[in-house]
Amino acid sequence: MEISAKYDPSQTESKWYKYWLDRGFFHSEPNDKEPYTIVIPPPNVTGVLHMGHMLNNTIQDVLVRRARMSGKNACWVPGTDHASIATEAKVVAKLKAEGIEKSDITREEFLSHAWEWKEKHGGIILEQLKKLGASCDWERTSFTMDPQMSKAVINTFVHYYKKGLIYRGVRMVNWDPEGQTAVSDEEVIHKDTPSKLYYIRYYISENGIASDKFVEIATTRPETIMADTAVCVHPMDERFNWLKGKKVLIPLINKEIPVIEDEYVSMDFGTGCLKITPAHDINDYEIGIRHNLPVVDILDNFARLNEKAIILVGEDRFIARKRVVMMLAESGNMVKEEPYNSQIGYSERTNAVIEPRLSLQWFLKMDQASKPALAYVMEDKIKLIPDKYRNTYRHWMENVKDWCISRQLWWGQQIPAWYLPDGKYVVASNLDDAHKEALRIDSSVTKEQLRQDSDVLDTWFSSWLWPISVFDPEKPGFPDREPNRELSYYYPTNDLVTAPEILFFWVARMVMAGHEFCGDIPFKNVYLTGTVRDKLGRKMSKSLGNSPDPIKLMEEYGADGVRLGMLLCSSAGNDILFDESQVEQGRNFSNKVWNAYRLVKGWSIDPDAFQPNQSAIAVKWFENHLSQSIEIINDHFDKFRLSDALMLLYKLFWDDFCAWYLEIIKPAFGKGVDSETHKQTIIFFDQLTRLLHPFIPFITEELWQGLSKREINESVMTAQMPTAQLYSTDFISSFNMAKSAIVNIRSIRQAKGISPKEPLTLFVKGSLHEDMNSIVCKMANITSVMDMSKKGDSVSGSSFMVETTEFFVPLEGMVNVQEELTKIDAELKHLEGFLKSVNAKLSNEKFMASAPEQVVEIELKKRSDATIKIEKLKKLREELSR
RNA sequence: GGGAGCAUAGCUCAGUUGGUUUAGAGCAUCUGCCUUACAAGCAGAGGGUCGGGGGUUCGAUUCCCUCUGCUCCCACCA
Repeated sequence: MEISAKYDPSQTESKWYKYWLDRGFFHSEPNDKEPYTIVIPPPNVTGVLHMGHMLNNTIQDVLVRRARMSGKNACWVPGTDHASIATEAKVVAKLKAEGIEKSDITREEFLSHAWEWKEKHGGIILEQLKKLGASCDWERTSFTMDPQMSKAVINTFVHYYKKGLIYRGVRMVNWDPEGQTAVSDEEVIHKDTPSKLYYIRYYISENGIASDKFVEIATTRPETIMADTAVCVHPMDERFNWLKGKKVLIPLINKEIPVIEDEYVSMDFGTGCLKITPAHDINDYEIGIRHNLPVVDILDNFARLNEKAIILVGEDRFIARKRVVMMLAESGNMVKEEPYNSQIGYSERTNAVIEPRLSLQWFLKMDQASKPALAYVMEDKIKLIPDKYRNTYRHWMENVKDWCISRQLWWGQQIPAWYLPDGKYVVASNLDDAHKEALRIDSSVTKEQLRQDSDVLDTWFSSWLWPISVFDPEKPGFPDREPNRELSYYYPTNDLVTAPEILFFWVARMVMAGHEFCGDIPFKNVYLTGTVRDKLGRKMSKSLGNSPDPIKLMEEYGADGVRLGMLLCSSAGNDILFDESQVEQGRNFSNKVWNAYRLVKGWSIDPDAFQPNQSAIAVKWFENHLSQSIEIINDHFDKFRLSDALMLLYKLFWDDFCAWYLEIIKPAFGKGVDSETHKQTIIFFDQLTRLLHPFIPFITEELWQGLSKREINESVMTAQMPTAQLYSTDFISSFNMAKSAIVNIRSIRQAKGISPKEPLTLFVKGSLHEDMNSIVCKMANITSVMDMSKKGDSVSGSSFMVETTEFFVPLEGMVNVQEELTKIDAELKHLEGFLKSVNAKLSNEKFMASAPEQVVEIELKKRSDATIKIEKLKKLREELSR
């Protein structure tokens, strides 16, 4: 059958994915084998595949496929995250487009819309992962809002509440006026934002009437002056001695507020006088507590001014700012404004400017939980790769603050707290239990009177249970309960592959939950990928439009090509600057593999042919070289150096197997290949496809199936990964000398314009093993290799040295003596410089005294080699110039 | 403002406890080839005073200090 000269991934990829899927190769059940487990970082249920997912999931797939082929019971658990705020925002937007306001429908109605949306869009990203070749155990697909997963979340909440670690309190939280919810500190992104510093004049009050004296304060938020409850100076600031104990009037509303003293104020910033707005600034809030100041909250949920502002009621905060500035100017209270850059917090999800706001929220105490979680990493029980993240991790864990776990949303697990009519509350995992608890407080309360807290839990409060709850949803919340069979088999998982951005959001919290409920780490290694950027180093984003569509890329270059292209240039923790030329390189490699297959399959076997000497040598070399390479690859994998392992395989296949091995054993045109060589070649090819399979699963399956006759239901993905055998480094270096000689001869041909088709002879003096002669003859088109002594006096030719072995290629009438001399002189100069530096070391007494023996030996060898080479070159030079 | 990291060939990166022939790879570049597996290819070649300066050492790309330039994280001095 004719095989196409170009590999066409579209002919193979979906076929083999279906083959694997149909035979249940991705599925894992606990058995006697050693488990190898990865849980996927669950992507947002409504998300679509982006380049970051491609990188992240390719890495996971490589690890899982390799583990599976190494005899482990590999299990990769997929799933999605309900992503409360992101999904809710999308559903709200979708309803709005249909003319439905969230405020006009009930919670139940909203949730049914949300589930509908989830059913429609929820599977997309997982389907896209299949195109990439992800060998997830799809039968285990989980969703963080599956009923049993939600139950685990509720039990967890009840557990921590009973333990006294969950509390409810009024705190300054990050309010997202667009998302209409509180968000955690980690979900706030501070960006340097140009704004203005306004200097405003507050007149001193004399019995409520403005005097002619005043004080200036500086603020970036003039719209909040109506919420001021004091003006503050530093107690040591003598400039304001006259002011202390006085009262001032808030401009525009003429409200009298006291002047207080607090060391928080910096004397050298602004005017040294600070307005205190406890409701709208975290520091002011704390000062307010110290000085017993009232809190005046002038903003509503939408960050519009409310009636407490007295003026501009109903205006948005930013419009109010402009208007207040104008009004202050008119009233003569505005002294000046200067440009000022400040760090403004933005919501990660909605990009709205975060409003610090006092509200009643649920919190989880973190100080105790963080300690063991920190210890696991510091004691290397959990390895972070690369380990530079240990510092970052420690810093965060040592400064962790209580976790605000309530969100004012509907999409998520509703907080299991029920309020009694008098405002007291009970926490229980369901209404019945809550009622029992409530009866203890009020024996007359009915079930119907209980009202559940309307907030839901932060999404991370469910995903931090992920490595536990995907196996045993009954376990979270019950540290003492025996783990089920699945959990005790698969947990702790092996590797977690994720982005450094969520090291704290997610990774650290999984460690805490793992410790709390299982008394053990959730995973052994955390591989942190870099961020995928464009080639200018910019983050990929929708607004820049610099993100390629992964699906289109896979259609154009093949999933294998994309996987390879991404992985070639991505070491752990390093950002990858993505360029389409990389996937092109990936595709080219697929094509190379394809064509090697075409060549080998095109050969006919000649049963009568003897194995030529060069083929026997090539087989022996490749056997040795392959074992050595496998050893290095294993080492790379042990250290999570995936791109190094891949690069080595890339060269092993392209250069060593194709350019050297196959070229050596290639039979003459029209001739068949002997059966011994053919047999060995198929074995090598088979081993190479297995080694390559974790990286490029589709094409390796396609070729592996065709290499030999396979049993029904056989697959390269369930075949054994080749292991290293004993090998001889001496033999490998002896072969390498032949390779160097060949390259030198080809180089001479190129320099002299001699066609590869024109045969040459070669003279050798030194240690080229005679077994290698046949290799040199075939690869450099040499008719015979002779001892230098047979050369005679002729100097018409070109010489070169490999290590200390001399080679000479006679080139009658083609040699320019001057050119040869120049070449030799250049090499002599280099060698003499080298020798000089070596001699300098060896004649240095301190070096001889303190350098290790080995190092001295190496230097001595360097000296003797260089000396021999110089002697030989000088002799050659003499002969030539005669 | 505090902390961490990075700086090696045109580009992307290796360089494993300081010594392995006076720095390696892939891509890109240049030269010659349509050689009957592959032009998405073959063969060959060029290219770096390891960011600047100082120090420790017999010896520094590797360790220390400093400067410069980037990156990231944490931090709400209005």
